[in-house]
Amino acid sequence: MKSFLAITRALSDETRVRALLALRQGELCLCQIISLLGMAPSTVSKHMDLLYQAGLVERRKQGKWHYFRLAGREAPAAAQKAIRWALDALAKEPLVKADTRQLCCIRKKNLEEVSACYRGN
Amino acid sequence: MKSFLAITRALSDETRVRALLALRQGELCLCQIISLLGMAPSTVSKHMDLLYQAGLVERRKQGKWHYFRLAGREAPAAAQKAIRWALDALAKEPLVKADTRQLCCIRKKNLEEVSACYRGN
DNA sequence: TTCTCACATCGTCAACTAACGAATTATAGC
DNA sequence: GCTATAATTCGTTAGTTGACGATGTGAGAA
Repeated sequence: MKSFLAITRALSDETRVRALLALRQGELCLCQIISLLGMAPSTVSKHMDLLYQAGLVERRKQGKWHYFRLAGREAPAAAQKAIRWALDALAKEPLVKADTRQLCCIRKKNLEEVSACYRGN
Repeated sequence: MKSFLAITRALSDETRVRALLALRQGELCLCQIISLLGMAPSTVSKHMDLLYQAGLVERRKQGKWHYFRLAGREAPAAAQKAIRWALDALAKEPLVKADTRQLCCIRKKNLEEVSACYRGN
């Protein structure tokens, strides 16, 4: 029950859902997600931690960059099903599609360039 | 997105999840759900309304009794999938199984008897 | 070692939520 | 109509959540 509620709670916020869906085309660095959402780094970091605690995303540290990706086959079945359900239910959502377009631009830049944007430089 | 968040939000509370799962063996009167959960009628009524607004349950009025059941085939696909996911993920949950046992007793009583219990008579 | 920068953690505040009891509405029975 | 009762609505309160900026941490660069 606890893990189920962690998942539903994680999915009950629009910002977190957008972040989760943003990962459907592959791994992203936190700075890319920050750039996409246009929110304070501390806020996005906390959201990603909640998704991680719920088992919906996996994380990987490489130097100073922190990467996130959707939970894979080794994740609990409930989490995998939740991801598939969310992807299926929201694929056609305008906001999600807009995010996908914006991500195309973000992916083309290098990470220093991306993080420089919200640092104010 | 709005309807998706309504569903995840509805499922992000243990009380509502218990109420939803309680319906998996068929329709229940609100007073039976109140009796199961042991909460104030106004509280349970609000929870059921939230589940209803999310499209997860359907309601039916018969005289002074209000019945609830799981959303059926005419409900949005996202809601149906959410219900199946929740049922699947939580069928073995101890709390849910305990509720199922208690419901057997509750179903045997007539509704006046059930509601008299939490009315204090 | 020291600096820089990506990210996490902490403290704070406003907004939201779940719980309750009291008051209200609606329906059955007299 | 009047009473009893099932359920809803309203108001209050305590606890939770999401947002931010400030501060702390850890890794690469100088």
